[in-house]
Amino acid sequence: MSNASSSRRRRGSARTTLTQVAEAAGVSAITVSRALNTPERVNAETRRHILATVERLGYVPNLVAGSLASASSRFIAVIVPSLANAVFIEVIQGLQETFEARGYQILLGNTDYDLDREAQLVRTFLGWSCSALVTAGLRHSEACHNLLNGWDKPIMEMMELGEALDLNVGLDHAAAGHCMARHLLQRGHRQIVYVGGRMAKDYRAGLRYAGHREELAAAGLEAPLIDLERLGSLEAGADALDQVLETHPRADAIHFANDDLATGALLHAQRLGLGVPKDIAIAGFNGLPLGQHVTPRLTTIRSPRHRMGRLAADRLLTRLDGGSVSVRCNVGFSLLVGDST
Amino acid sequence: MSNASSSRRRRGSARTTLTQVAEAAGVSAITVSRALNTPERVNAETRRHILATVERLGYVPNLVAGSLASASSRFIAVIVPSLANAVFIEVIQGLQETFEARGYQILLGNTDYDLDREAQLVRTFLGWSCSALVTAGLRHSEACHNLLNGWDKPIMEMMELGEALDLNVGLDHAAAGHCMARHLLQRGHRQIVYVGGRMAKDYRAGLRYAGHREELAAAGLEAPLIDLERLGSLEAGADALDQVLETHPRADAIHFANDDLATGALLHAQRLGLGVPKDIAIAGFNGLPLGQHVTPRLTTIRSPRHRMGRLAADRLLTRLDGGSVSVRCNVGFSLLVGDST
DNA sequence: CGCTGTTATGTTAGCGCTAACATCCTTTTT
DNA sequence: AAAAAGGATGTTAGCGCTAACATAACAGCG
Repeated sequence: MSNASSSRRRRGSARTTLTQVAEAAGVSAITVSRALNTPERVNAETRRHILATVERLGYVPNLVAGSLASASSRFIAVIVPSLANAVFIEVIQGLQETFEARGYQILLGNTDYDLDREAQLVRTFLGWSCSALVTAGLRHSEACHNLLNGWDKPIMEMMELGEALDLNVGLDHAAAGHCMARHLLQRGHRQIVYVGGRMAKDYRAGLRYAGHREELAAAGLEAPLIDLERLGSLEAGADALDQVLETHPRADAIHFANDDLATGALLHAQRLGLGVPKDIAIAGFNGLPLGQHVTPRLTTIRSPRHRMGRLAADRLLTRLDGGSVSVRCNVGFSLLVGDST
Repeated sequence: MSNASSSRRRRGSARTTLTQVAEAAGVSAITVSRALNTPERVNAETRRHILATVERLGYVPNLVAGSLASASSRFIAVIVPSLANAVFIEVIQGLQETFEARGYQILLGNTDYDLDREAQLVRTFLGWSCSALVTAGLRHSEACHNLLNGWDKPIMEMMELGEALDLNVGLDHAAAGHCMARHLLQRGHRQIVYVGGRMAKDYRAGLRYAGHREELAAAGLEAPLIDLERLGSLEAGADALDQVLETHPRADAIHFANDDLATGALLHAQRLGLGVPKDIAIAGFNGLPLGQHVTPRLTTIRSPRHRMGRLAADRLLTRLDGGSVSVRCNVGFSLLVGDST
């Protein structure tokens, strides 16, 4: 039950070891090891006998020892900037499903959008002899680069596309920004404000804004920007709407960096009695279910988050199995036209 | 002859080891180990010199080897039933913040509400010599019980209260069910339908239903139950509303097992032009931000999820530091009266 | 002056497992 | 029939680190 037992054994735990199983089964340690890890290399009868002994003694393999001896753990390091964002959760789920089915364990790290923390996490994860590393984004600190460059295992950079260290699965954020801006222009909006949150850190929102701005520039329009101090949340979105109404009273559309902000603004507009899109159009990014359940339905861009996770995991597994995969994979996105624009 | 590195490297990686750092610094391996792990036990000057050498050689400690030698990793196993539910994400965040600040790494497992998968995960995590284990819920498979009973490290069971293996932080779900039912009765509702999702698996929803039913029984009322095949989602909530309207046309209130379902129903009622709470009252459970941003605001019960995570982590850390903590901790809940009832 | 206590460092012996090589059969090939 | 190939199991030697004990040097003390 609790950690009460304070025996004075010199080292080691009371747990059954592989050697004890071997003795009990009347075989050598390596045979037990093989029966558990590469069963096809052991005679069927011997195997059955060993597994029965394992069961009888309640043996739980010491994975730490195994990893040390084989110089590789079945860990996959996964580093994301935030857990508060449903987007990363879905990517993680995609990764997890695929990896767990193949016996890999995910080691999750959260950088809170801080590149130094990322380097720190990478350091720790390398120390665990992970089989591969997955991280969100292509931007890293110099320390992080140094650590990763000297590493000999697969690295997957996700979410965006570009010059990667190794493998890369993601989508083109600038193109997504272009796409939504074009849509808003087509709908006749001309005073379009872009609203993001902590964009110095969430630089992918910045990439989308760059696309948005180019599109507006091509139409001879300004692209005012509001950069909130908070990341996405319904509350921040509601506040942002107030701010836009005050600072850009002639705005006819708001292009939000994510669906949380957009939906928060949309629900707040409802409370204020503002017509959406009649008085002001609202657009988001991500394609979260929430946006599709409010009235009017949110116009947004859907990214295949879950699929991105699965794809990334599949490619890493292929690589780990010795296969070769193409370096870059564009998962694309789709414009989801709702009634809010 | 030092044929050590001349022949093909038999084992091991190209990475710098602690012994190499020790040689380069002109001290013994254990001194380097101490300089890194218990710096106060090493002379300040020696320490500085060693750390400089570590830096110069780009040494990254092999945590696997350290864990094997010390028979304990700085891993905390965390097992939750789902990542799709914001509730668990927030609990995890609370745990993570607290543990990471103290140098522990979370090892996350997802059971998908399957007790056999839980046992499987526990097995794996024990194999990693975790320092402690956190799991959601008090119900486990027999295999899981056996594994945990023979374990000598702290165990924390979260979310609900009751007979625990070791430590327990949570809230009283039956009381929460009572509380909301009482509120609905006070508001004059009499035909109250309870709607949950996969309640055989999400048995805490069942505990709340039991409280709900008792409260209604005390008022001489029936407590019809609808158990959906899906867990919480906005879409499932919308469908559930349709189902209630069809099968219980005289219902005047719906008590949902979670906010996702409740909000989905609420938004759907809006689309259908139904008045909430005039035509039908809607109540949820969790107190997610979403419910507080829709109109009418959702009546729900708020659980201190983030705090639950922090509290659990704090208690485990106290335990790990050799301190003693009380076994049970009730974090409570609060009724959040909105405009939907 | 020896005694004890303290601080700083070193020596030894594993932790529990698996890679690599070795051995001993049985089967297949030539 | 001898040689080669393959299958099953064993022996040896670590993986890289740290617990436990050992040593040394020095301060404080009666």
